[in-house]
Amino acid sequence: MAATDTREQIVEAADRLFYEQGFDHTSFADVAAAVGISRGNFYYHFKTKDEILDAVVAARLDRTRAMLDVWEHEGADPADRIRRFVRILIDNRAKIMRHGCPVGTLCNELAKLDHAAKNAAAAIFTAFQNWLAVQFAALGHAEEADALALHLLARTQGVATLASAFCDEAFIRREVTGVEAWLAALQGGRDIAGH
Amino acid sequence: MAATDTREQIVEAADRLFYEQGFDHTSFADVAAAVGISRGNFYYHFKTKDEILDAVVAARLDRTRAMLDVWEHEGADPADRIRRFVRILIDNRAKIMRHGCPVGTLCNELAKLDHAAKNAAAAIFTAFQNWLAVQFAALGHAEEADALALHLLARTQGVATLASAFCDEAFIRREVTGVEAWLAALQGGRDIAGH
DNA sequence: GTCTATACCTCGATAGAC
DNA sequence: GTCTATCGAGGTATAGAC
Repeated sequence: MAATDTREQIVEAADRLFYEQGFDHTSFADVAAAVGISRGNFYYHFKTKDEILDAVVAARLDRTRAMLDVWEHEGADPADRIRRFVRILIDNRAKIMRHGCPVGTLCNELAKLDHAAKNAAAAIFTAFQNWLAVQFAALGHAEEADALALHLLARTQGVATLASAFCDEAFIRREVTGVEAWLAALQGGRDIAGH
Repeated sequence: MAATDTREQIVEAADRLFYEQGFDHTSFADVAAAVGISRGNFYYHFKTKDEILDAVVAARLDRTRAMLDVWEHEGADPADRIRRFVRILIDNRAKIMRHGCPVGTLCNELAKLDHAAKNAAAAIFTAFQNWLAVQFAALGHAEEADALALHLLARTQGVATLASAFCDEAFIRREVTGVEAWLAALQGGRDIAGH
């Protein structure tokens, strides 16, 4: 098998397992078993576990940027684009209820481990924030665009955390409806108390 | 030393270390070193690591209930009591920026570990939710009290997650101000789009 | 490029002296 | 009630055959 193929399979399996089980709790044996290679073969592709983490984080960032690009082109208008972001919560509800948000939970774990890759993981949040800020600016909220983007990110993160703790799908739908109403009010230019 | 004293010290140290480093990543050696006892002595007080986790979760639940009781008596009115809850974010901002919310991050980790104590940890959220629901009901929102309580919990969780990812104190203060404005609008009975 | 074998460490947990 | 000594399992990482 070509080296790049195996490497990609390792990153793909590690990505999934880090999400489902956490980074620290996932061993080389777990990833090797998922890919179907031996542990020894691992070290031909990655010298340390941290290198795999770096590759996983980079892959997630790439995927995020690609997704945002699609939304940028397919979204009818800024409000529609923001709604696409919010609806990740519903589209991915099953996984979110089981494992939380891939970005949020990874940042949480890396913070506890005091891990060097923490900022790289947080950069995925930044990609979302910058993209959302562009949309909010286009909606006519240029000067508070960054704050609005971060606010929306926080709301979706909170939903993911509690949805995971309680496995409550109705809660997810209720909160998404609430965010959409908030967005509509923001778009309409009405006064939004505390965002 | 009396057995209860040592046991309490173990729970206290484990509580702190589980928060700072995570449950899975914290070893018996870490806790033993923090308490100043040998690893072997551990097993006189706790037979397994899961037993320590159970004790830590129970201690956190007790502490939460005691805190809510104090707020219940010291708070001038329901709105003031809710504000006390929200202000945990500011009072504990330093720790939150380093390690996130103790409840949210523990629930996240236990979900990934598929751990039996996950529901016990989520019960701490439920204690907050029930207490907040009482306050919202007293504000005249009886029929949506549970949803409002969960919504507020989610917002604070989201703030904790992003504050930890970015170590952004200004963001915490901004969001707390936003929640307080939302609360004031709710209290005034105005229409609140999507909560 | 992939394998087996293995070194070395830390983990949770146990046994038994004091 | 606390200690030291130790076990077996599983972790990361390495060496070397194929």
